[in-house]
Amino acid sequence: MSSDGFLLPLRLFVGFRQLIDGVHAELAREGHPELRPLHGFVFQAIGRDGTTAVDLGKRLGVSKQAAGKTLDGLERLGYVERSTDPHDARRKLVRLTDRGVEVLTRSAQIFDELRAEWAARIGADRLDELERDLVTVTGAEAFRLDVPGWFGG
Amino acid sequence: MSSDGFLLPLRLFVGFRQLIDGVHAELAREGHPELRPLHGFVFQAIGRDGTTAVDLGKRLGVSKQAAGKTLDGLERLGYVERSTDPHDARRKLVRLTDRGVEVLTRSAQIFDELRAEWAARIGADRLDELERDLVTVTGAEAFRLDVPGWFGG
DNA sequence: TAAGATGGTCAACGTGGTTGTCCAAAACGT
DNA sequence: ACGTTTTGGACAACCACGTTGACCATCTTA
Repeated sequence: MSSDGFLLPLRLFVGFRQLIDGVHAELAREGHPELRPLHGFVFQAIGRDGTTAVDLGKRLGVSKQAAGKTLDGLERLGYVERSTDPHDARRKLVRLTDRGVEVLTRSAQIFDELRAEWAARIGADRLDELERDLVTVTGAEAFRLDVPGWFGG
Repeated sequence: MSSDGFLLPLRLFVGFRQLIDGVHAELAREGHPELRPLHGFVFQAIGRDGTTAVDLGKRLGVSKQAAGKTLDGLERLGYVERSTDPHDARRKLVRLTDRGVEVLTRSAQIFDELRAEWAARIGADRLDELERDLVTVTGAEAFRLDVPGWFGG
């Protein structure tokens, strides 16, 4: 029956990867070749309001240390900046720089474009259905950022 | 306008991850707690006929060294064994052990079961459609094993 | 005020991937 | 046949990311 059970996860992943690669190929073309798939999710988790390393770790399902390290990299690349919280000397607020916000904005646009391409290929209604079915099946589950460690380590 | 473009990749990934986690949770219960998501794909790439490190690397889209390292780990865990090729003293044939074949077999069964659960939830026809649409959109693309490096590194 | 919780950083370690280098064995070409 | 590639494997160095454990400064709370 139906099809081989191996196919489903494979196809889901290939779809995921193509979208992510599509966005990063375009971002690279627009002057952000250093960004990795990982970073896009970090940007989104930081959001326009900013966060702290601990909070970021919680949102992404990794340790505060791991979140801190990723932030270090992003800071070095100029996408993020840290400042001390005037109300709490322990906290360091993390904010996207203008460059960071730009990436966030462009990513959203490019994802929308890619989605539109998919819609053009299989039909907008089918794509909506696909997405809806996926939500039905997977439920409300948060995205975990520990992909490298999860998959391999 | 339909939905947020961010949702699509997220949902695809969550679906992928749930299936993979489902399989590995069950495998862990059945005596294979050391296996990582990565390994499942390696098992499948090795197949019942076996391969070599170089060939495995090609199939999975990683360097022969990376493939070799992964094989080292699997060998240490007793899922794989190497033997010299009688016709070519350079080659080392890699084969699944009985334990390895067992995992491969069970994985396929569990994937089928999980797929059946999905079918029960959204309908078998919808799931078939979903899979078909995914194939239409993503085309015939091979799975790359370099997920850790791809995502994060 | 003393005790506890919280935010951040450093260090050590493990896994995975990459490139570069080397060697032995097979394949090839003249 | 013999010298020259090519090929399979292994080793080393290096980078990215994840984890846990420890430590300190600061805020909270009893």
